[in-house]
Amino acid sequence: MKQQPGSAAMPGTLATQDCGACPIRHRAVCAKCDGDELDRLQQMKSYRTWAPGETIALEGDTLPFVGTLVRGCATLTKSLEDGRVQMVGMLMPSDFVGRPGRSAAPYEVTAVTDTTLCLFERQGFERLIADTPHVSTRLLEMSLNELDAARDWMLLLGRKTARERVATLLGLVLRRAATQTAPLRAELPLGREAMASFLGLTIETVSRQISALRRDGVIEVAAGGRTILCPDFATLRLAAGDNDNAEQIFPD
Amino acid sequence: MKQQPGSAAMPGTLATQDCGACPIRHRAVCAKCDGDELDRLQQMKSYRTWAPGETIALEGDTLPFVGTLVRGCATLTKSLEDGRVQMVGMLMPSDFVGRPGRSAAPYEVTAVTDTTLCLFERQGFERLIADTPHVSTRLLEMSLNELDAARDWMLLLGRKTARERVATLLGLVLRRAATQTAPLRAELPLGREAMASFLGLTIETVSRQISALRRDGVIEVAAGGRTILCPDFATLRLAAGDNDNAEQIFPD
DNA sequence: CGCGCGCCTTGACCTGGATCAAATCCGCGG
DNA sequence: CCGCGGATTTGATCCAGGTCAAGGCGCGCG
Repeated sequence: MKQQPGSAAMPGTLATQDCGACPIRHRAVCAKCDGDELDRLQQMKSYRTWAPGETIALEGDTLPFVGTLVRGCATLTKSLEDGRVQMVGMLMPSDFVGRPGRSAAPYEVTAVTDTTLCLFERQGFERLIADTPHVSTRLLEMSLNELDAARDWMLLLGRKTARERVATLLGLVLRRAATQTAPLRAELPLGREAMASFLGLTIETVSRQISALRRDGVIEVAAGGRTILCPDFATLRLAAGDNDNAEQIFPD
Repeated sequence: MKQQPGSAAMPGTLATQDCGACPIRHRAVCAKCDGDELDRLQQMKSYRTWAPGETIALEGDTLPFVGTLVRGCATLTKSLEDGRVQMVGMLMPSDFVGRPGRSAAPYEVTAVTDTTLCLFERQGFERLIADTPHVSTRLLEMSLNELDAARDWMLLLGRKTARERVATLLGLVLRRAATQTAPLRAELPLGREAMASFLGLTIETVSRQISALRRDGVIEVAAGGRTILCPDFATLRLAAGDNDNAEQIFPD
């Protein structure tokens, strides 16, 4: 868990970018904004970058900001006093961080890769959503997607076997990375520890199940264990035990 | 699982009531509405009642309405094809049912007790939230509360022991029913099966853990097993394994 | 008042995943 | 090219909670 300075870790690239050119412009909380609203957002925004492993917010912290994840990947985790940890969410580009109307974070937010947030000072943002329905409506939409995803995950945590859990997670990552071409392939952003934390399992069990899925020909694993590919997605889907309803774990 | 007619199960009492006199007026989605907005809601609303055990919506159903639970108690459940079931939420008075912007229910909704909903035709409601920020803001607030609750539950399902899970649930029910007086007392709305479904356990394990908590003097159980009381809430809290952060499972 | 039917509880046993403990692999700096 | 440290895999064993199987208990009904 190396803690590097971070703020300057990824200099320049995204500094005070024009919203119009933002790669997630049409998926983030600002998706429905018109020109004027976008201007207003652009006025108040600022960027900040965190290095892998760095803490973006501690459980119970008071956050002076909310924002959108622009680049990278971060995890949300909750823990029990004795050290047991459960990941309760994952942030990917366009996901929203923080909660208007409450300043204390109910979970810890940690950067997995180099991560850049587009930040808005809380008070200003709250005023903004009070009078621009385009933002609050989009935020409602995104929150409901996350709620659905959280509930899908509750089913996984409450009822799925270890094999099904691992297959479900791999399926999600693969679908995300999908390039439409048959042998699906993806580089895992999460290490075994983070996967175990997400799945309510231990590292050892995750590793064993990945090995089992490989033995059974459901997936292939490249050297290093971080890249997986899947010759037949339907087989993986079957191993995940899902009913045919589309999964919603990573909301759009 | 007796399926009674239901629609006429609770005649009169709540039929087309005046919103101003509604017992949950200040907690539901209409909490922030002013007089005009309330009139508009009152125009479009209608009541409907379900009997215990009746299905309000099936997983995947298209719901023509959204609404607020006015009276009773209902469960949200998701299931796997082979019959495994996980409860993913519970609806209590003032909770909102359904999702503006999407018509298919992602889970099954079932009445636990006699349950009355205050219904709004979907299209009309969507138009309403598009131009009354008071409703959409409140709905966002409620959704974020539910999201927090879902994430607390993920921690429970992923990492807590059977004893901790049962203690957590009992603590929630007791706190809800709290009359401030020391020996907390509550009648469980949920039977053992529903509890097991909520907690990601089996009926037998729930029963055994309740017995164990009683043996250990953490709780007392009245004849019939449906009423529990707790001489010392701090002890129960301890058995639940929570850190001191207030739990949010049943959002306000 | 006794009977039957849902629940709930309890007991005996089994197993999936946790725990404890090595190996092995890999990227990296020297 | 070598050695080191962190991540991953694999093996051996344990145990919490699931499964299967009887009982109890309370309640409504004939």
